Amino acid sequence: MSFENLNEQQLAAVTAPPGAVMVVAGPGSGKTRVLTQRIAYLLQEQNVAPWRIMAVTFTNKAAREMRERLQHELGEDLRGLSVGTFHATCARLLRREGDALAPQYTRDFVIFDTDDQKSAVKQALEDLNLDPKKFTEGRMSSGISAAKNVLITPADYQATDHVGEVIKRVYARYQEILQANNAMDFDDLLLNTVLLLQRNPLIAEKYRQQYQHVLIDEFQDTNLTQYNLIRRLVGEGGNLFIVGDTDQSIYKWRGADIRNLQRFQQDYPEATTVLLEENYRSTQTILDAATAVIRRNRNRVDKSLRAMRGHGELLKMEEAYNEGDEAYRVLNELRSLMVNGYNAGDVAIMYRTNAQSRALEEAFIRAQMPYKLVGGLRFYSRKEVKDVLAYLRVIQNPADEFSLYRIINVPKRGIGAKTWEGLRAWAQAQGWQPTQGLLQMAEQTGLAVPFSGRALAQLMQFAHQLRHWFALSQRTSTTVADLLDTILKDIDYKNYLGEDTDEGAERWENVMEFRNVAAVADDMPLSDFLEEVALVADVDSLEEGSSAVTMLTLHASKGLEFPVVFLVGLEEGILPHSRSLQSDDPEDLAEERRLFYVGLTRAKDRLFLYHSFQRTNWGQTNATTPSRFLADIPSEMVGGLAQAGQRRQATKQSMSSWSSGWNPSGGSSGNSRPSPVPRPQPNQHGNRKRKSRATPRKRGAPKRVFPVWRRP
DNA sequence: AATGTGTTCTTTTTT
DNA sequence: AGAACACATT
Repeated sequence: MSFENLNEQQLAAVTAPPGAVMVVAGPGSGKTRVLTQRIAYLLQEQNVAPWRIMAVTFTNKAAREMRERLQHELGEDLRGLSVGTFHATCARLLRREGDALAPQYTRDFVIFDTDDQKSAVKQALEDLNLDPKKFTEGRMSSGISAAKNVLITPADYQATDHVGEVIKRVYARYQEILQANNAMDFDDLLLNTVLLLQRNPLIAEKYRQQYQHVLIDEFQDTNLTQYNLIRRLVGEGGNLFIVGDTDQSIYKWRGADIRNLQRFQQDYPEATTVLLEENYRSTQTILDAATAVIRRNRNRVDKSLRAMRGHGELLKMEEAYNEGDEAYRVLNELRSLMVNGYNAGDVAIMYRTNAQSRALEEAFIRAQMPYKLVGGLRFYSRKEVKDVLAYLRVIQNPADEFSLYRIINVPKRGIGAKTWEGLRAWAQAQGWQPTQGLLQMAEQTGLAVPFSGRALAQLMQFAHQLRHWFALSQRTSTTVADLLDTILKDIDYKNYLGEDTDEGAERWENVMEFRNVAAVADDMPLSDFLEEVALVADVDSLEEGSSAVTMLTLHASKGLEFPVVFLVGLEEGILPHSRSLQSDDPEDLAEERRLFYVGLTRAKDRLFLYHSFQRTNWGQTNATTPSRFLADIPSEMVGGLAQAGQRRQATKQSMSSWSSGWNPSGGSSGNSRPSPVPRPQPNQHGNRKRKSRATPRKRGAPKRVFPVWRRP
């Protein structure tokens, strides 16, 4: 591998001497390349063995790409090279050291997703006889998560007020429930890894010895627990290579702590620092606009981003009438871009909240324009997929009561709430978990059980099925897909979904997609498969080179780039989000600005900025104010205004065929900009027309990104 | 136990 | 506006 194509700064980072290295990397400065080349440099020039390197990326996609690139460029055996997200890395370590997890956990533990988490918190509230109205699941969950992010266990939790006291108790009970189910939530993966290393100095020493080089991407978005983990793995004089950009820190709400940077500087005062300021992604115009926006933040170190490309085109800024019109304008702009040689795959539409995708999707479906949606209703959180997944999870981990509860009456077996409670109580009295109880019923013919009649017969049948699946899964020749096929056939799931309805057919399609994912992971043990499924992020499945527009949140856009970017919904209350405006912490508003900055800097060539005059939220239509951030973009970088009138004229014809657009009667002077036009009042009856949607949103729009997991 | 009706909350952002 | 949930009815 040659390092000739690197600029001076990049080369300095890649070939930095051992010890601690901090790379401050502005957007588009080639930080992923630097990270990859650094690993290549270690492997090739420093003769470091692959298994001595651990790299932590922000997404699985980034990890996959990094590994592929290394494989491609080096052609070496990379076995043992650890590349993955914090969560995946921790999960792997925890399983490897499964014995040290006892007695709370076995290495077969499952990962609880957000839905499971919710159920568990509710269970905890119920167990503690707390009023779920007063102490909401959401508040409890975020309190628990916040504690885990700063390495606080229930025992360490210091409550300062009433709510804190309750959170402490719920947290404690919640952990008991998770442990009883042999389950960890996302935060636990990190927390438990730290605890494991803390409690087992020998294991900690083993890994510290093994991983001589640790590299961390997106360091600005690590939390305290993650920093602690890094410290345990790296130690005082170790080799730690971090890459980050404080201007792109957008995960404070998830516990990311910018002070980790100060901690790093304190812990590694001798660290080499490299600044990457040359930008290879965007035009100077885009960069200048972004810089003007981010400069308004206080307490930041200014960077001068130099574009290595020309000035490019001006930004375009437009006001739409409402979200439907906004989507319509995006579509029109998109069409003209495509006429001018752009591919739909070059284009991304970004927004602050997932809910905003809806208006866009409707317009795109109506226009029959393909798109792929990142996030939103996640594939793995669809009912049918969750059902099937729950079957596998029970087989993997019989302790998982939540999954058993989910499937015991799906498809309908006539096992209702009463029978379920009966089973639980009876099993508990025998010292079993419910699944164990069922298996015992299937095995011991004369077992005395408190059921009779229909309930007994149904339970028995289900118990025998379970036993059969367990036996099947024990055989090494059984693949996950085999197991899945057997289960689907045994429960006649296709029939349950209803083949003859559109909805049923679509759901079944999703199940089959899921089966495909399982089939790809052919020789993978069930536990690994379930882990992969639990840890895939929405962006992970984003394929390049497809000919569909990508729709995604600003958060999900981090680390990505597109030739053309549309930013929509740039209004007060959306971006910046109303929550940040209500907050008394000015950092929240600063983070919203950074989020906008991230969005702006995703664009390579063209940038389109939209806001709407009015917007409908929660069924309420309100007038809006353009985002304060828009005013920070110098007007000489914006060229959209002058062309707006002209463009609208061209689009007016097709508007009449667009049934659910805004009613043109509201603004008969369609040639002018919307602003001077007499604006219909929000409550005017003309607006009510929107009630009848031309195309009701079809469940599960067809172009959703499908998270196909691929082996590295 | 399954189905129907009314009420309440939701929307920040995600591994 | 829609989903999720609690409660009531078949």
